[in-house]
Amino acid sequence: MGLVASGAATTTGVVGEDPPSAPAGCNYCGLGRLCFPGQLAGDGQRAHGLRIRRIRLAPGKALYRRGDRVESLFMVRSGCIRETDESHGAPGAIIGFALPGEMLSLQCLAEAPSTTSGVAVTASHVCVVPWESFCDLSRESPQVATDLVRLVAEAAAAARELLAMTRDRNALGRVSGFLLNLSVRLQKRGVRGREFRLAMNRDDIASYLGLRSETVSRCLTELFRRNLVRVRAKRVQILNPAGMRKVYHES
Amino acid sequence: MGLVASGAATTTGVVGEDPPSAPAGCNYCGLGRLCFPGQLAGDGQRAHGLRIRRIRLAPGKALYRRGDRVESLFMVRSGCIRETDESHGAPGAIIGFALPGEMLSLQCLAEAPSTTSGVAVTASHVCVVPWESFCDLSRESPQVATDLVRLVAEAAAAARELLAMTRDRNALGRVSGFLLNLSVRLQKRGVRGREFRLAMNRDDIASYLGLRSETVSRCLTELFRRNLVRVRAKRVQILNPAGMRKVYHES
DNA sequence: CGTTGAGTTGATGGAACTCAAATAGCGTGG
DNA sequence: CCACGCTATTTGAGTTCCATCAACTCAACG
Repeated sequence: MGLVASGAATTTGVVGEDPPSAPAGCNYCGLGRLCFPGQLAGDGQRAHGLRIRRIRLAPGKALYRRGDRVESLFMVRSGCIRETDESHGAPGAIIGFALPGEMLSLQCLAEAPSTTSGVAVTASHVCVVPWESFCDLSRESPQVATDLVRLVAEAAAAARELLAMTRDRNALGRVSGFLLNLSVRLQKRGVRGREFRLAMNRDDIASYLGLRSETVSRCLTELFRRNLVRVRAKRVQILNPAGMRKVYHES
Repeated sequence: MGLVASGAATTTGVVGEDPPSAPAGCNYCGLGRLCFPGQLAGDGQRAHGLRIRRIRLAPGKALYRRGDRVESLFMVRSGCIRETDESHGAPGAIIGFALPGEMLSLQCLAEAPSTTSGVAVTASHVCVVPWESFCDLSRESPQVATDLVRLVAEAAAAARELLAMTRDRNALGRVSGFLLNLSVRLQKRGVRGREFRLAMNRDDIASYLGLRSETVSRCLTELFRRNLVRVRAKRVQILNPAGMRKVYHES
């Protein structure tokens, strides 16, 4: 159970480390103006910015684990991290997938030792921002504190959205919602949202949606039968977004 | 759609208003040290405290509604407020029940017009704390900002807990978990947790858990058959908490 | 004493799970 | 490039759990 970030200690699973140099991929990062190095590099404000470290993760390797005292915010630069609930010991269900430009571990602010694990679904690059860094920054500008509250509140809203997806909808609606959600998030970061590649396998999707992989599979073929999507292995093509939304809302 | 708090305007449903005087019931309030009038009354720090207003709600009346620009934090002093998701127009499913000492509307920080409504299940007393008040306070003490982030993070954790309850467990497990959860929350605020009165009806419980009222009813009788609880209408008596936890975890 | 509404119980069907088998991808080595 | 083996995914058949609809109980109230 390694201590994460804050010092030189690295978690198991870290493959390599990049120097905090090229800001490529920062354009759509969710931190926005909070991350001075990304947004204001060259403006001379760097000294006041967040202290950021970058790490690379091989697929299946953990970014952080249940029990770790997570003292950093993680930002996905590339790849995909899946967050699993392990509050009841054994590796439980998947709580979320963090895509490029998105954040993890915001909820760890509430719980001293983390009750979740973050594992790379595919090879991933991640920015590590120590919480301490935020605190320093917020002392200088109260705006930062407000932004942080908003970020956490958005994380809570995401949890509520997943709740609505799984508690109130049937299998077909959940799968539709999942694909639509992925589509929107990819578009938000500047990636084409109509045709993309699933980072995760059917079991991951099933766990996330509270279904079985067989059911996910059946739903995908049903959506194909209705000419709403085309799926081949991990390649997804959304043919009729409006139809998908209809399926989602009417479930 | 009335603007909530912050001014003299009151939401529909407000029955009466108490002067902010007696701090009875503040002892177990979730705001803790954030609420100076409650915690430090008489210490001379009152001037630096939060500006608080109290309101009374008749059962079925709204504290705030979908579309309102909620600009305050609500603290339940007595009674029970149910929060319903209405992001898709019509009155949707129940997201949570706020019991005495607990908070609502934390998630409204993320969304300008609220996507949820807060309605009194039973006659209730509520403290209203303008967000502005928090901002003022956090300018003076950076500790307040950190506390606020923690509060929001805890709200997110609660959403995740409900998710785990409904997505990953069967009907019997959900009902067990619900009763155990109520029990723990009541105890936390100093109320006996083994024997209590349900504020909400079967339909509310069902909506919250993603079930039907008939199923909730069947589960309650099943738990009674196993000698784990005794239920008569709204009176609940938990006979065997360990057994209940077993049912919950094994579902 | 009849009415009303909440809650319980019973009977039935459908959606999703389970287990099992077939098929499709995909990397590896010949 | 193709055959091979491995895994992921799809498809099929039977079962389970919960929703649905309907009847019934019970307590409160006029």
